[in-house]
Amino acid sequence: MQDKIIQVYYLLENYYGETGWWPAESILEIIIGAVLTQNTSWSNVEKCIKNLKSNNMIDLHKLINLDDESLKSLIKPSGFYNLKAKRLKNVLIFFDSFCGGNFEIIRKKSLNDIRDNLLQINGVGKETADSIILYAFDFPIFVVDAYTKRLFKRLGINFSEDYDNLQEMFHKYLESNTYIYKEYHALIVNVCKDFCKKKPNCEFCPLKIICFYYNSQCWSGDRSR
DNA sequence: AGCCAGGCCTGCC
DNA sequence: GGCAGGCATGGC
Repeated sequence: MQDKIIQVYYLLENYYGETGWWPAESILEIIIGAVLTQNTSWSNVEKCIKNLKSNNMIDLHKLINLDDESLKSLIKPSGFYNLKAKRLKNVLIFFDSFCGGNFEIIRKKSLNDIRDNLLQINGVGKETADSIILYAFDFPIFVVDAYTKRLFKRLGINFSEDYDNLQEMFHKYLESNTYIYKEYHALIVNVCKDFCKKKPNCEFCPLKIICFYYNSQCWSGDRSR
């Protein structure tokens, strides 16, 4: 089990190289992106980020004070905009009260303190919380998502699809290292996206290489199990 | 045309 | 405590 987790990482790393994730220019942008990308393709989120930037709205207090209708129109391309406007404000208001908008203060707190607080926000689940903690604040916590579950299920090496169990598996078998956690999650997203694009008969699909190595069924790009 | 995307909450059971 | 159903846009 441990060998496989590590070998998959090195296979992907060798194929893709360094990803440099998360794609963003600031901590606040990462936080915004983490909320907007919930069940949404990143290309749609990019349009929103662009909207926000062109309106000079990547700013904690400006966003908090922005009226709901304006916020909704700016984040419309990401879908679920009524929900997400509310969720985004919940998150931003939390950070304003938690650190007064000074994100450096967050880095001095404990991972568990931040996580417990984030998970209490309506609109923040485990993946969103962990994405923010890992990518915005550089704490070592592994982010599990739909791709992670699907890939490792296909590779036949996850013992449970439960978020906590899967996360524990990575924590147990990888060294606790922010860089590796960031890159591994990004690599998983990359390989899953690539495979879906190139399905089903790309001979050089890296996922097929992985499937070959692990003698697992190759997945047909759907969400079947 | 229809399925899917880097979830999460609510309301039933 | 598990699980549909709802949320909504844009790309292929």
